[in-house]
Amino acid sequence: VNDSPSLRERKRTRTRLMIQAEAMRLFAAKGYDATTVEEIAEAAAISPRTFFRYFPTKEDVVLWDEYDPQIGDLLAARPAAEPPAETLRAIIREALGGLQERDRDELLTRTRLLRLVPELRARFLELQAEAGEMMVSLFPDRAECTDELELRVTAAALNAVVVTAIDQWEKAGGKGDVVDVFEQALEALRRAIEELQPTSS
Amino acid sequence: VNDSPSLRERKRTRTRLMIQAEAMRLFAAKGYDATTVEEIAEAAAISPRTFFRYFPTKEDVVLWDEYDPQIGDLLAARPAAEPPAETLRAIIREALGGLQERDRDELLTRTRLLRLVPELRARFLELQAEAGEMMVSLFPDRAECTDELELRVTAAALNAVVVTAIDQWEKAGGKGDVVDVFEQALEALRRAIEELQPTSS
Amino acid sequence: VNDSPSLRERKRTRTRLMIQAEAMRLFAAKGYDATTVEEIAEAAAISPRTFFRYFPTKEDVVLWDEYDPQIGDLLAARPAAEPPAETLRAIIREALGGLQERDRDELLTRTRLLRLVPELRARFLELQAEAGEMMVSLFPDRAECTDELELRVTAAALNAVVVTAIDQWEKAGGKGDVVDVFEQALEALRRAIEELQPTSS
Amino acid sequence: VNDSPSLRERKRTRTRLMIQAEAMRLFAAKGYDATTVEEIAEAAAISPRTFFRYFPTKEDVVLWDEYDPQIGDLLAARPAAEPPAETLRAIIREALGGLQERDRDELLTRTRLLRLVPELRARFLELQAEAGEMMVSLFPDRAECTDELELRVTAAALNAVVVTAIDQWEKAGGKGDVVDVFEQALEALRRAIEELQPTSS
DNA sequence: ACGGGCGGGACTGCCCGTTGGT
DNA sequence: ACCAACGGGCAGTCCCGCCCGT
Repeated sequence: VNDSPSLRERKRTRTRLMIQAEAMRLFAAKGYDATTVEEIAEAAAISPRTFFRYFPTKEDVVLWDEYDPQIGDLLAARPAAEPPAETLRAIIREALGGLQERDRDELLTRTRLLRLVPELRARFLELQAEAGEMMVSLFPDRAECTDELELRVTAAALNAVVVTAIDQWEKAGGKGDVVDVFEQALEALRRAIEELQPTSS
Repeated sequence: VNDSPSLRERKRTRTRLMIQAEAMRLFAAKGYDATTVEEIAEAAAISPRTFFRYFPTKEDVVLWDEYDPQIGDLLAARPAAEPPAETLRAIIREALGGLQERDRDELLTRTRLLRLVPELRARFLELQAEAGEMMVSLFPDRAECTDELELRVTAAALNAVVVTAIDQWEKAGGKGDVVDVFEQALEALRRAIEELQPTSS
Repeated sequence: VNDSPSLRERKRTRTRLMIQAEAMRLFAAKGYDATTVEEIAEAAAISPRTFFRYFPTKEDVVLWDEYDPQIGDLLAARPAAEPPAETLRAIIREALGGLQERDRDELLTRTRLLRLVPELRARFLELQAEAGEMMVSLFPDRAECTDELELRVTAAALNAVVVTAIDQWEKAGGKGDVVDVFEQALEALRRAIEELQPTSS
Repeated sequence: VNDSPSLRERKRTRTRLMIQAEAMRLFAAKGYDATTVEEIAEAAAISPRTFFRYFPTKEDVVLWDEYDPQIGDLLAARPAAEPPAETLRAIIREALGGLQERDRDELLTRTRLLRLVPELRARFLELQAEAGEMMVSLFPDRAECTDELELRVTAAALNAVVVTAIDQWEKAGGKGDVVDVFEQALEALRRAIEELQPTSS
């Protein structure tokens, strides 16, 4: 809504990025668990206390993304008449594409950590689910709100598709376009679901 | 191989159940975060050190389920010719139904914690994903292995469906049959997915 | 460089001394092993966590000495032309004398612990050796650096002499002057060494 | 005294050697601190509890030497008329030479650990000192017991010489004969000591 | 805002005493 | 009689919260 990020805000973001960069460097060098917050703070030339002012937890250094807050805007930009599944797909495509274009290597490194460090994976899955919840909560404002269950399950499933796609993409070395992998995964899911016998119960 | 759980093993399981019961009682009374491991240990009349011998982390007290290891057996019991999605659906139905029958209230309490305490939710989502991975890794032994991506995305999506179903069921007060909610959610997802325009790319 | 120990530093030192005093009291009363860090912390009215901020290990409570850092100054105060062995002897005499004058009883108590508790004795010997290393590393800046081996072996041997002297002094009840015992021990060593047949090999 | 090491004893020694070998392999691979007793036990196919039946502490795996108990015999083999310093020198030469001949690489590896891991170094220095004490306590049985102080300080100083010699030898890559380095160090010490001005006090 | 001090809770590793199974 | 498995205790580390002074 307010797109002039007050000077203060910009400076905060720069510091955050700096801390994040130092942290990722250390994680890559020594591993996530073996790197203490104190070391990150020292590398970033701040006090440990200040670290926690910028990131609520150590995990968030890996999870935080400068462009995350923009998904709200993406949602607002979609036509209201569109069926929710389509809207979600479009948003995911844009968000994913943006991530990939901005810094492919960075994305790969982060994804690697998210796949291999259990605590990070756990928080990541939860963050994704939360993002889904948030989008669901924004939908009712739109015209034809289908029933809540359908909305939720769709968001959850599409989330699962993105995560699967990113994982596969990263495991294959990050070659090709993530968005393509996402679409393939979605298509594969459609096939699998259609095969299901109609519910008897 | 040895299905007579060797006296020792049985005793361990009993202790584990006892600790879990005491812990859940305290969590219900004072909340998860406000309950320390030391208190749980005291309530269970063991030393804090011993607590960690039975549960690697405090979170696992909530997550652990006596019947979890049985899903492998469920998978083995399905016909090999069945399409994976159908197999997964069947296994989920059985596991979910079992949970619900054994102790409905216990399930409700746990689900409540899993929904409301972020760290538990995170770990829960990861556990589910892991279980999915495990099942995926068991499939290739079966006859017609469709491509890996389809398998993975199906498992992930069905996982998302269960989680959504359980959440909705719990939010509605746990009335009715979870398995039914699951089937409704699955049906809703099928509808939403079918609506999607065929991938253009 | 900055010899005004910045208010902050002074307060830290006072706290450290207070903790040390409480700890020594408890050690004297119940023995070293039978005293837990938790008890020390309670006696000092701090949290166990804070204890470890002031002393990296429980052992260090006994080992740490307020005046340790000064040995560097003592070394700097010696004439550069002096042979190393003489310099070391002089420094040891001053340090030892200082210890003894400041608080004879305290020194006796600590020495007793250092002799009787194996883990403390081990760490003590290592600390002494480290101090020797440190002084060796400062010598090369001086004029005629004799070969490294001679420097090291001299430092190590003089260290051994101090330790022996302190032990004997303490075992004899701490009567008399430690520095005298040190000189006697040194003299005794000189006699013993001179008796050795010249190396044939 | 009893030189037929009962069958049982021999078996114990073999097990000990096996455990030690596995441990050293792991230490070399992952570092001393990063290797847990549990891992060692697993590698040696024993229970953690059994590990402690063979070695009182984790440190002792590195410190223990199959031939350590023999120094008593070495002492007994020396002529009683010999001055103590000479006796000690001879014993050290033999013990050191034996170590070096039996397995040079093993000695190097262990020495490296003893130099670099502080807790090991500490315990090592203490063990050496203890060995010295033991020898001192055996001397009085001999003819002309010079005064105790001289005996102790000599043992302590010669200990310091061995440790210094081994360190230097290892730092130089273990080339040449340790015993030679020991003799050089001893000679260097003699020179340094003789230079000292006669005690004035 | 930042830094620093302090507290507290989760968790691990070493080590020991005991007990039950073989 | 041995030995594994179990339970317990203590030291020590890390994350992260709060409060204070600047």
